[in-house]
Amino acid sequence: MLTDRQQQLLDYLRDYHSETGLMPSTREIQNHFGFASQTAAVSHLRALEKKGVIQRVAGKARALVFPEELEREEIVDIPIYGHIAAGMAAEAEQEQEGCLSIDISSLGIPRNAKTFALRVRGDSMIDAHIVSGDCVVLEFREPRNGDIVAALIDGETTLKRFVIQDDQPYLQAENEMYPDLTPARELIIQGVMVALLRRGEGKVA
Amino acid sequence: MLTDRQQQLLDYLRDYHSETGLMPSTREIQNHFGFASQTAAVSHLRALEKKGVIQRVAGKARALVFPEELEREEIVDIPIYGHIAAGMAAEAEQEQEGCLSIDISSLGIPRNAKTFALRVRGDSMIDAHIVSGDCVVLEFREPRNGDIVAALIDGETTLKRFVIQDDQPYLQAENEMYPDLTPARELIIQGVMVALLRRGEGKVA
DNA sequence: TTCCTATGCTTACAGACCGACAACAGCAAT
DNA sequence: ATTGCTGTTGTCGGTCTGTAAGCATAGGAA
Repeated sequence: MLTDRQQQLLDYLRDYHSETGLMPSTREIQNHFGFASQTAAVSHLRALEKKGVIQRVAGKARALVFPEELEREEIVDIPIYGHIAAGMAAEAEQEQEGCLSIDISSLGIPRNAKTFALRVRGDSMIDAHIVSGDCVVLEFREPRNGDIVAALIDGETTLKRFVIQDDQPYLQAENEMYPDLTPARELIIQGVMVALLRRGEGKVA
Repeated sequence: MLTDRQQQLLDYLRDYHSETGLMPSTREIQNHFGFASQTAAVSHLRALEKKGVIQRVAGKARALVFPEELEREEIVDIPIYGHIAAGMAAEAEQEQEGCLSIDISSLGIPRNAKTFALRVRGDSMIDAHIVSGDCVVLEFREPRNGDIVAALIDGETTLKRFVIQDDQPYLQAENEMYPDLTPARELIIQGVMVALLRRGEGKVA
């Protein structure tokens, strides 16, 4: 669909944009390709626009947009803390393992929700179909009865179902092999599960 | 952290950017807020930059960037077809239910991989911990033994494990209640599972 | 063959767009 | 009393897009 030269132009636009966050001006394109005029750059941009891979806004500087980016929903960046979220409650930012960026409508949360993610270790939630290695997205809010929550117990975070019975909250593992946990003193809930991301696929056992 | 006025500025930048894909010039900011000069806009931008919520590039037009966007990994847009992917094999784009946008490193796939997503219906893969309602991301490529695949059978797409035994491929459900499927004629594999997204959380049964 | 269109360039110029700076000022909080 | 916030007037000079006019090559259609 695109000619070689046009592909080179497009690659340059993408590189420039991902490095600087901006789009190049026609003269910057000119210099990069060694054109003697910016008109050459303009005509290429026109060609790219006609083929639909970029959009231009007349009269405005650096006014190039990739159509995908325009149509895209708003993206949120969710920090991934390790398995251990201890200290989280103290609002101290601890080591981030990385970041998960995803559009809000796929996640189904409001844009202003405070969220973070944890990587699951162990099989205590296996009956809720959450397996070791899964990445769980949690929202920082009050838990409701039956929510799956990340709770801080003995300095370590675990994922359990939050159940209230007779006005008494306790934590329930979704695995027959694990006992229920009734809080000794107080129960610190770090977040409520709102989504799960599994990367790869459970390979054959 | 931000003053009211600065928040208004920032909101305007976000709105403008999400609508047009561009950033406003200082004079556009001026007009929007009714300033008598663009210097007012500039000084606000400087304040926002000092507080770290935007970055500016000196001397370039419309050269404002949100830091989150710069740090963000590359995002891919994955079309979500319905439960039924029939016709997919024919390369005909059928109704899209929506789009899943996520960064490539969280997904763990190469940027040029051809991917699509399907919403899972039924419980035939329950033992692989894939439940009804899950959104499965698939890559269009040749399956390997043990991969979980979307396959076209009788005009409907199902998710099964792809197994080769004695040079004979067949499809295996991950649920004791379902039988294995040996292809009557040929087996059309539409994609290989590379990730899974579960929205919400399996509420208490 | 001939016409026509798409590609890929050049030179030259107009004119608006745009960021930067200098200098100043009222107001609030520390 | 100084700093930060929120503005004003005015100007300078480079940036940036747009347009006009032209040239060469290649491929498809008439």
